[in-house]
Parts: sequence; C-alpha cells; structure tokens
Amino acid sequence: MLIIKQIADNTDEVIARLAKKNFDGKAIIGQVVALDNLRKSTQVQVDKASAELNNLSKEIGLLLKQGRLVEATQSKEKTVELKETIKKLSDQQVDAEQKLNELLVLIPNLPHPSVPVGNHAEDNLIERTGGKMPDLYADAVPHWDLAKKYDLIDFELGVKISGAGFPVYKGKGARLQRALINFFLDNAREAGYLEVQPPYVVNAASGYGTGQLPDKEGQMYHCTVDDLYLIPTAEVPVTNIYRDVILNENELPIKNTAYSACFRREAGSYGKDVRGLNRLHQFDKVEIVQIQHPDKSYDTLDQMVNYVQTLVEKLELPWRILRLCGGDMSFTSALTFDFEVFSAAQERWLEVSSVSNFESYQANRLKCRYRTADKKTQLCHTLNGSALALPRIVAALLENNQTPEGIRIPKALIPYTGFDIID
RNA sequence: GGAAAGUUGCCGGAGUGGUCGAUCGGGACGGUCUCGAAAACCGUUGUACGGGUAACUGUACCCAGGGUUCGAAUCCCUGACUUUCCGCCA
Repeated sequence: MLIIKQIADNTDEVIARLAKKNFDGKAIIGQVVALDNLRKSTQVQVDKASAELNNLSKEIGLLLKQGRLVEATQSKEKTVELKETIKKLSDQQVDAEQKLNELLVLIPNLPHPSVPVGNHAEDNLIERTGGKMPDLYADAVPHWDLAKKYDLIDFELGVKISGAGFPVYKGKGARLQRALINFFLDNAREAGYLEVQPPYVVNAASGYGTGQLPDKEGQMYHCTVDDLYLIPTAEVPVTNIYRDVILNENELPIKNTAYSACFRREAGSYGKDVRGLNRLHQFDKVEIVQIQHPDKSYDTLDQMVNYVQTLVEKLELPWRILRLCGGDMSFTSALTFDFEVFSAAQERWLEVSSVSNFESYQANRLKCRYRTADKKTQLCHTLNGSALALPRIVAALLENNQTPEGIRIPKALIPYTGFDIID
C-alpha cells in the first residue's frame, strides 16, 4: 500500500496520479488524511495518560514497600479515572488505525510518470518488437487442432476430471512442458537467480502481502476449510519469503526464481479468448522475483525486461514489448511491461509475460525493509516478471512451427525435449 | 485423528507480580593488538508509532486476543502455531 506520510504530504499530487489508473481518489484520500490526523492526536493523548498511569503505579509500589498504606490507597483511587480515559482513547485510536488500514489497502499503487494515459489494451505503447513472422503453409491450423492431431493435449479429458481450463498434457505435449520449465529455470539460474520451490497454497496474510487480497479475492481458489488460497502465481509465496524481514543493504538485490503451477478462477472470462491454451485455470509458469534498493529498481526493471527478451529470442518467436497504460496495469504495479508473442494460426498476439516494478507498494504491506549504513530501516522495492508462462508459449510454438511434416522444435529447446520434431 | 510439551530479542537460552525492553552465552558489527589474520580483550547490537529544529523524549510490543491487578513476559481464559509420541499414509 501507499505510504501514509506521502499521501498526507502530497495529497493533490497523489489524487492526480491515481486518476491515470482510472481511480477517483478524491474522497478516499480525504478520509485517509483525516483518519491519520485523528490517529495521531489520539495517540498523543493515550501516550500522555499511559505515562501518568505508569508513574502512579511506580509510586504505589514504593508507598506499599514503605508501609504507607493510606497514601497508597489514595493513589489507587486516582488510577480509576485515568484507566477509563486510557481505555476510551485507545479504543478510538485502534478504531482509527483499523479504518485507516481498511481504506489504504483499497488504494492502488501510483503509476510511474512514464506510464501512458489510457484505459484499454489499444492504449498500450509498443516499446519494441523482434523475431521473424512465420510463413505458414496453406493448411496451417490453430494449436487446439494441432494438439488433437498429434495427441499432445486433451482438453476434453481435463473437463471430465476437473472442468474446463484444466487440460491434460500427453506424450510429447507433456514432455514439451517439462522441457520448457527446465529451460526457463536453467536460464534464470545462469542469469543469477536463486531457484526456490515454494508452497502452492498460501495463507491470507501472504495474499495481503503481495496485494492479491483484498483486491482479487474472487480470482483465487480458496480452500475454506483451512482458509488457504491456491497461488495464482509463484510471486505470492516467493515474495512473501521476505515478509517481515529486514535485509542488510549489501544483500540487495535478492534474485529468486521459481517454477510453480498457477491457479486462477478467471471469473468473468469467456468467448474466443479462452479457446485452447489461451486462458486456463491451471497453468505452469516460471517466475523471477527481485528485491532491490529503491535507487536501483528501475535499472533492475530494464534488466528483467531484457532478460525475458532473451528467452523469446531463443525460442525464435516473434515478440513485442508493451508499456502498459494506466488503465491496463495491475492494482499494485507502478510500471509494467508486457511481452506478447505472435501466434500465427490464430493471428493473435498473446501475452506471455508481465514484468513489473511495484516500488515500495508491496514492500510496505510486506514490511520488507533493508538497513542503511546509518542503521535506519527503509522499505525495499519489489519487482517480478513471468519468465515465462507456458501455455501461450506452447500455443505459439505449435502454431508457428507447424509444417506438413510435423512441428519443428526450436534449436535452443532440443537439448531439453530430446526430440526435434513432433510428428 | 489421539496424547503430551512448548512459543521470550539475529540464534541458543534465563526470567513466575514492581526500575524487565528484559540476565547470560553465541553470532554479527566497531575498536585495541598484528605485516595481515586467528586468538584474546574492550565496546556496540530491537521494532513500530508519536512529540521536539535538535540534543532528546513518550508510548506500545516477551505467539495473538481478552481478563485479574495500582502494576503482567510472569497469574487466569480463549485462539493460532510448533515440536515429540501413537495412529494413518506418498
């Protein structure tokens, strides 16, 4: 969440910047500032009364020790009213803090000044593009047909076992998944990321830490008996490793990578967007996460984008990078670059990665801090990106590399698949 | 699922009603010594929110939430979690 001090000190600026995210912050920011003032003023009173009570208690202790019972009893009587005052005031303070917090988590992150204005995908800026558009032969078909033809993915079987959006990968389809996961993890490791294997279910505190809660409550699978959530991305457990952690400045940046299955309810999605592998309830993804010094986080964001670019290049896919507009960005992000690859038979760009700098927004919720040389604690910046999400990569690989003889595997992947063609 | 024990600072581990934010040990950091290092010795070593230009200072925090008391890490209640044993099991 945003830092209350910054909101209070730059109210108008915050409201103006939030507008870029289509968030009308006028009313809520006003309330937040008022609650913060109330919180402070009640605290001053509570502290003062508590100090008085503490002093009285010490005195009573001394008096009792000296056997001055009458005076002790008199002092005791004085505490009655004090305690009532403290109770009343601290209730007020707790109440203000609670309300303040409830409001703060509803305010999205401020977009970076370089974020383009806009509300829809069409308003995103194309940063750069690369790769070669494939020349498909006349009978080229979308990946769902290829998946059936070569018996790679069984969507109907998934429906039987679980429901729509839970495909069953088979044979070379399954091996391709495994190959991609290993390929991505090995690349990440070579780029200096420490591999971790996180839990696939998280508690509510973790959901709040990275901002999925309360904003995206309905998008996560929730195991109510145990009050645990299936992770929508490895970002959640991996970033939460650093919840309530104070790092040494020289430990930064932290670079972690993790493979995980990801679970998303995708409530409200339907239509041709969800065909085949385009949108699933369960999918595989390798994620990269960095915890960085605030001064360096934007350099790091560039590095992460460049790193993801090397992946799509090695996979020989046509790609483009979008700078997301304010309306298309996630709740918690300050600046996001999306990667899309062209899926030639569908003739569509498919999002395969999203790389974001959250600045201190997540860190503030997580209480992820670092200690400066002069022993002050400061919030870290958190960043993450998909590197990469598998299903749409698979869709593009299948579609773009289809030939009458079979589906060609890109050179970089062959050591991982163990085969160079699907036929 | 059944039974028992436990949860204190970076870690280990004291503390069972009053100068306890907390003994001590380890670690880490700084210093002395050394060509350098080790050892030894000396010192430092919490977080959050307030007040104050500042030096400084107030409050809260010993798993969480309630309660008893003038006063709670310490006593009582509730909850969470952890560990061990038994059962079940990849």
